[in-house]
Amino acid sequence: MCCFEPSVSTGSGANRLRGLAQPMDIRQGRTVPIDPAKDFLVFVGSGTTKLIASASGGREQIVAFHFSGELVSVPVNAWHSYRLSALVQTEVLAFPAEDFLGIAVSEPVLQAELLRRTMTALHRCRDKAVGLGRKNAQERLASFLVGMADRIGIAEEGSCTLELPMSRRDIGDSLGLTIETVSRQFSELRMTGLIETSGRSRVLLRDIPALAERAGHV
Amino acid sequence: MCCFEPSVSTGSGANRLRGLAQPMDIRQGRTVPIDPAKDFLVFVGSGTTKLIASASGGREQIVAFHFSGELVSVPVNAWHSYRLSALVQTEVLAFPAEDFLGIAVSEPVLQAELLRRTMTALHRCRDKAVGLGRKNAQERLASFLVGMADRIGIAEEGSCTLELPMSRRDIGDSLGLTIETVSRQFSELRMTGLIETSGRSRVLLRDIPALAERAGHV
DNA sequence: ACCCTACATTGATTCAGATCAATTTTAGGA
DNA sequence: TCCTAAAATTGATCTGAATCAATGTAGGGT
Repeated sequence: MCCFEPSVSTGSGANRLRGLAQPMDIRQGRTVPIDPAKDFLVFVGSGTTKLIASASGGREQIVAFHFSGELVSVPVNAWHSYRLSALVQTEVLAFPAEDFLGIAVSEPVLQAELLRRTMTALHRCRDKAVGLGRKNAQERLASFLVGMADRIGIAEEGSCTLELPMSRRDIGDSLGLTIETVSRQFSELRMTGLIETSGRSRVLLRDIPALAERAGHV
Repeated sequence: MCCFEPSVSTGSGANRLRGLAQPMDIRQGRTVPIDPAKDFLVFVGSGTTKLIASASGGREQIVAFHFSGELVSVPVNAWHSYRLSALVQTEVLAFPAEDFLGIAVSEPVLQAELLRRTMTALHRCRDKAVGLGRKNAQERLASFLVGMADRIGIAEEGSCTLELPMSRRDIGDSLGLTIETVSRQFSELRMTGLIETSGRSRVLLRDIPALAERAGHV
């Protein structure tokens, strides 16, 4: 597994961390099994996950996607119930948050990295909140595509190729839309010439600045 | 001013922090003037602020409210443009984020506190995203009231009094709704007997568990 | 105590996206 | 290669909140 320690920690803290979590293999579509009595910090060694919040009435909102090498905070004491689910075969390390933070206090570099990542997550979440609160379907999808391009896109001259690991339903659950609306907006962007698609998952972004414009980014 | 140091820092770091920021008095309705070239961490010494994100077309989304003693991260390199505005006369300390974090690395306790607060902000932001993405107007307002009760409510036997420092427009901008819809939902909750209001800002929550239920919390 | 202006409420109508309802396409397995 | 179930697309209709339009009210200033 792609290892957590090299990127964020050195020295004895690394050994102490290793004792806190067993590496786990999560199959596609399965939920990371964590003790529902405490918060967790989950490191995604390889693969892709989605963090899902459930509200009453079976409604689900995907709060974030995570790619290999990223760290997710999975809270338990919140208004909604959260779970982490694998979009593809995924390897994770799940640390009880309390224990992890306890070790981090005595490892300033590890703690600084954790803080940096948490701030990035916060800033992403805020940008997402703006989309959910104030943008229409087209802007939300454009914003999603630009964001994904930034994280997992393969840049080419003037354009960018995406291999999306998530379904239309996942995209809808992430953008607060239905699959039908997501599909219609894909068609719309395709007709405008801003994107091309092939199969279920490949998307070619032909003009990222124009998409960002369409996304309402300032 | 209520001081930052006692709560989160001791020793020499406190002195170094003091050198980074001048205390500022922000009048009601004014924006905290910060250098738009870098991220900031703003400590709210007294008063109340809102963090506003602007998307294109003059649309605004309030991403969070902050009360006295709280710390806000104001990012500059994001998809939307953020600013921090005072709801009432407010005293703040604005630290350039880079400098603050630089000092924090050598002050594990300060850094740990900063991390704890950032995680709280992230968890709040996620719960907000669920509301914006998947809840109807009534659930959003109920959720807002329960959340405010938690932060600034004055508990009584079985009920709770709120003195809201924000206008209906602010509430709408926070919940992704218009003032008219917010007003209608206040009336609705009033008629159901779940709340009572007096004047523009006082709200009495008569049954918080019922409101939480109405809010779709699980 | 009285204005006067912002703010809030209430009602009528419109519209973007949800919902309902068929197809059509995709990609993995026989 | 064909077959099939799941996923995606497209179309018709419905609905909750936005928008447009008055009207009512609170509370600071004189």
